[in-house]
Amino acid sequence: MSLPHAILTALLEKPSSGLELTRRFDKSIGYFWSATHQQIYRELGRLEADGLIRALPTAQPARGQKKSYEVLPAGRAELAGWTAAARDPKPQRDVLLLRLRAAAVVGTAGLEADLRRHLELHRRQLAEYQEIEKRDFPPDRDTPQDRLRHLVLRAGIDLETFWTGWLTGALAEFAELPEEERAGD
Amino acid sequence: MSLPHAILTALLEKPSSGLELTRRFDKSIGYFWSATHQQIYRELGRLEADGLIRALPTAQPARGQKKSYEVLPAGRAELAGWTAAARDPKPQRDVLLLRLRAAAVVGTAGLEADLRRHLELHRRQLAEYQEIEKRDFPPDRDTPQDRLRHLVLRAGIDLETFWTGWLTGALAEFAELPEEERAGD
DNA sequence: ACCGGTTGTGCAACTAGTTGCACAACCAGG
DNA sequence: CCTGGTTGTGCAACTAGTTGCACAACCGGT
Repeated sequence: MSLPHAILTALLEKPSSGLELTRRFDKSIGYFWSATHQQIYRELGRLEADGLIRALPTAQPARGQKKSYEVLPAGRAELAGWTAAARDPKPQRDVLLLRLRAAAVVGTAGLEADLRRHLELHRRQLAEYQEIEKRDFPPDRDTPQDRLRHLVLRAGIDLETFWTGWLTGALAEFAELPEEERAGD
Repeated sequence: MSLPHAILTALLEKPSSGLELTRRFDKSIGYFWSATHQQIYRELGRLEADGLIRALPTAQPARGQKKSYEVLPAGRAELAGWTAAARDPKPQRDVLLLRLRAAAVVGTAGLEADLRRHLELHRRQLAEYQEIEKRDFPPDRDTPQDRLRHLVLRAGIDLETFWTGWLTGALAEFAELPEEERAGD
């Protein structure tokens, strides 16, 4: 039940249409909660039906026309409640680690190349985050909102840093494995 | 499509019954791929129907009786193929970061306590991993399988280390926020 | 005026994981 | 012996996210 709250957060930051939300999910919000435009439209419909948001009256709601939404007080209350509610961390689930464990049994053939690819992807993502940090969080601007958002970005940066480091180490380990192991047994 | 492959890996390491698998998922495997017993039984049924595993002939298959499975050659081949196949990292999705972002808009009331709780949980998990590392990976034992499994455990340890560090920093940041901000707006 | 790409919105079907419950066998204690 | 907890297996319904497709409007060039 997180997507509706991600949308509420985004709409509170700035009222938007479905497509605008989609774009924003592809950027900042999607960095820790991705969603496709189909999900977003469906959820907008539900949120409107539930009375948590409403279409801005200025736009005419014809098909193929932009329709912007804003959050109603009930929506803000719902979001505040959701944010404050205690919630257990979701159980860990990482395919790459699972594949590595499988590789310990069936051999590492083919896996190494994909590890390299992942390393490259994480490097790129890390660079992008660092770019954003430099642009959006200069040392002087320092409102509470900024500090909280910066904290979120730092998590992204640190996680990508972790993955690039770990993948580098994993590849080094692979390089030292005996040949027959790498081919699979 | 990862659960069946997690099960294949586990069964290759050691043929097991549904309940034994469940226990192993609660321990080592569950550290990066958790599953309930219901999921596991369902998946065992499918894997057997697909001819990737079979019930060990020694056990009689009565209800309430242990029924152990072993991996067939087709299963091993499937797993090897799956392990080697390139696969994009799944899009990031973290509720806690989303809540923090929401808190930047609706206020941090209530969130801080849960952050503390998460910190405690991650500390515990980290300690548990470090215990496992000390027990299962002494410096001398050093087969290729060990090294790969150790790599997986290192990822777990480093991730928990990251979270404890990040949460500590986040809580420090919270402590510095002005009072009216923390109450919510 | 017509055509093809882009913008914007949306439905429907599918997949994977979660939750709730059921039920047989076995084992210990009254 | 029978009762109540534990072990072991499993079905069914639900939830959330993904994939594939459709279709209207608008905009540029020909």
